[in-house]
Amino acid sequence: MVDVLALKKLALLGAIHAPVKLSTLDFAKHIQASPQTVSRRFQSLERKGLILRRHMPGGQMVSLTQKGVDLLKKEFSEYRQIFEFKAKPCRLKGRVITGLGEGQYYMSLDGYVKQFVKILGFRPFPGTLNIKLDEDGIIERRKLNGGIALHGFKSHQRTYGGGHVYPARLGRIKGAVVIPERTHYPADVLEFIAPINLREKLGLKDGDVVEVRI
Amino acid sequence: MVDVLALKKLALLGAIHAPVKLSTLDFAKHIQASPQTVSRRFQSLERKGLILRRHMPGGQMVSLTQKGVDLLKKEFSEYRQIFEFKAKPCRLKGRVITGLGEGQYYMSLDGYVKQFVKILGFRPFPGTLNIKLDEDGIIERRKLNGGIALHGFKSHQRTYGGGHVYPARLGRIKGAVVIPERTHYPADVLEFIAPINLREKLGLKDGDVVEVRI
DNA sequence: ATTACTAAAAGACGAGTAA
DNA sequence: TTTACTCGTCTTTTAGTAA
Repeated sequence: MVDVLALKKLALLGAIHAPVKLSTLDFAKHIQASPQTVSRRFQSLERKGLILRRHMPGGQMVSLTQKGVDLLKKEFSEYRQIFEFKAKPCRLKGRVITGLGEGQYYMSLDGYVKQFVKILGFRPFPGTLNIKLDEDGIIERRKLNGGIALHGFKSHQRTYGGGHVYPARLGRIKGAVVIPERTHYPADVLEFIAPINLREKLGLKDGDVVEVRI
Repeated sequence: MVDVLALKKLALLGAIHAPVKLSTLDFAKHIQASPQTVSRRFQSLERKGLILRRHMPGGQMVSLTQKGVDLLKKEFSEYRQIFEFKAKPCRLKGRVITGLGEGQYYMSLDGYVKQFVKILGFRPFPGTLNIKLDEDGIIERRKLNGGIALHGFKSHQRTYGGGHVYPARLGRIKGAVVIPERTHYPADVLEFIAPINLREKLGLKDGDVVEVRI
């Protein structure tokens, strides 16, 4: 939990570019802790594959692994999202359609559900609301960026693809748009997820016009 | 310690722009903790003046204070330092001179020393090595940026100014350049600090040519 | 529903110490 | 000098519960 703060400090000391020579006491002063804590923290970071260490007389050479760099990049991108995100409330309009029922299947997979809970803070209803976008919506959809990564995974000899999640609202319902990264996915359909059954709760049926705000 | 991570999450949820309605359970899912922990963390953030809260039926409105935003900005700038820092090893040459002895005085003030320890990871020797820069050095000095902020403070009815610190090396000695932000400070003198007495350790005397690498 | 208290469990910390 | 172990203490967490 607090490892990321130590990792950031290591990066600031240059361990992101090249191995840096540090003793536990050196680094202890930087993070204002005891050498014992540093020893433990180095072990923890190493166990998690975030740093590499090589012991030397008088200290150790410490460098970040790719995984460590990636973790910091993720943090960095979150801060960019906070400070560089221009308030451009994107609105996508379209009509409710019936999908192939895939959504229901995917939304029941634990590999996805866990990520949704982490990203969105709610457990999505097992099913997606499919929205056929109007012309403007198709254009807007393509412009979407800054979404939160949804990672693919393997299970039972099958591979499940990743994508991006955009917290959004449909009316006053908080939910999210899911954009799979499958290359040949139709660009005119939007999949919206929410903690509840939207069709039931909002009394939606095919052909109804809805607006999603991202 | 871990409050900053919760604060970041709150900012991502929009609390940096406007109050966001959250229950402890909602936020617990976001940070993967229990509602009890959220309750405590909200209290902690509030006590530290990082957030404002207003209780509502079904949750509470949470927003960041200016202090909270500032803390995140500081984090953000550290990440920028990691990822956007161009490797441009700056070299400044000059001759050792004797200062007015101010350095020794300032370097003995606890208000500065604590910051140096935190920033640099060592307790500086109480005294600065003053270096009169050559022409190129003066130009290079002006270009310096991305230093780590050294905050001013008040003590005994006096105000002590802030500045910037640039980790640097003199030969193989790790130390730092300190640039006070006093407006009329001579632009041709560099103050170098280190954990040791440089004059003694390196046998330096006035007029000796040295090179500082930032 | 909430929030937040208490109490018990879990985890992190630094002092002491061995290698 | 190092690193990293054990161990006692302090801190943080969650479960249970009251308001």
